[in-house]
Amino acid sequence: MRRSAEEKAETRRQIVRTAGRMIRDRGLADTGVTEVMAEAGLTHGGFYRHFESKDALAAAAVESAFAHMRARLEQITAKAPVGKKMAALIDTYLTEAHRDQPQHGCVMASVGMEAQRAGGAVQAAYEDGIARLLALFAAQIDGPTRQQCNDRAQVVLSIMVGGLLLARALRSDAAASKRALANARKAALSVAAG
Amino acid sequence: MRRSAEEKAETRRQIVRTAGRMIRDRGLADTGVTEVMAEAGLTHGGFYRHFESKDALAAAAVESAFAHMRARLEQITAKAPVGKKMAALIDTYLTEAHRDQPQHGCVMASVGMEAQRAGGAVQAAYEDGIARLLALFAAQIDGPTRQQCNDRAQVVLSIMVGGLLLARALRSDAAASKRALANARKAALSVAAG
DNA sequence: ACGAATAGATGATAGCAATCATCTAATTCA
DNA sequence: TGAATTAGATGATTGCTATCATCTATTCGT
Repeated sequence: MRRSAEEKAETRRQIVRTAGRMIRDRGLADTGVTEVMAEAGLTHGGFYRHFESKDALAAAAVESAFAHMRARLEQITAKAPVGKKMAALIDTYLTEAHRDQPQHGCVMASVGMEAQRAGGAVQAAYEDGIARLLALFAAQIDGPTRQQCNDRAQVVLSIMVGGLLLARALRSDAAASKRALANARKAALSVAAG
Repeated sequence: MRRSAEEKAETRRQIVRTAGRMIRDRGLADTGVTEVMAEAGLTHGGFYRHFESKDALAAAAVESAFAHMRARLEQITAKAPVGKKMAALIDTYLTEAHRDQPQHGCVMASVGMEAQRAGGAVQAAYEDGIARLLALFAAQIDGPTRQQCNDRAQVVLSIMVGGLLLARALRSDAAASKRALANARKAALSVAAG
């Protein structure tokens, strides 16, 4: 059943979106092509009309997930009052919702090392996504020098990712997990403020 | 070829150690039973004389890797002068060596989310390992209240893990990667000092 | 020393995942 | 309108992995 070019593009986007969700939820290795297609409402057969390999899909999914996140974060900063933009980013990232729904969250926190190990296009998309994320952060941080801003952005991102990972690991102790988020928020804010 | 009880235990330890290394290097899903056994100098056949499943091995490997790390860190604190113990821990963790050799490093930074998703015994071993790590850190941190120490330990661990992950992601930009480590060291130290 | 027990090897099985050949129905364009 | 094109479905195929049955050589208990 042939579809128009527009429909095909939409189908492809749908596959990528679905893959992005599943990969963040279950990991790269445990997400099969067949399952992604099924979840996207298709069968596995047409897959290779859209992607040349599972790896190509994974790379597209990582890229798309990062792009999605950037778009959301940029919206947040746009809405936040001057001087509280970085705080808004931090408070958006370090939430219970983000902790509990990795499938809609940060790629670095859900498949960081897996993406790294994958090599090739997946690793490239991952590293590019992080570089852009750092740039986005640095643009919202005040500091005497550009280097200073970059350094602080690195630390803020480290605290965010580490804090989220820790909060996820401590989920069986609800109180400790909540504190991990709150502590990370506070620490990140303090670093961002200088 | 039957072996003595002591030999069997040693073989088991060897398998666990090997699995720990491979899992941190290649991830949980991409580490096969056959490969682990081969790397340990055995064939895949005898595996189920030692472990009831791949999962059981993975859990033992995670547990052992954490135990190993704790032992190393405790040695470090024992050697470091009073007042610089936490600094010694931080400086040991956030090194280029640790960044470049995940197979001998922190489980949380190499297979964090994978261990989490694995569920069952693997997840349990992972969460237990982190709880003990936090306790070890908290014991080296001064603070007005116990809660304060725990909170700071959480933040320090978050910065460590996040910083290491970031340094690994930035490895294609050697300077940026080095700065990620240095920035994280500084931030962690500042938090630990209060 | 001898028989029961067993560590580890060999080889088989079953299931799953990626990839691809082929088919079909619908669409685009001449 | 009709022929060429192609999105997506069906159905292999190939290769890998976890798991297990069986075999054998050794060692421990008696």
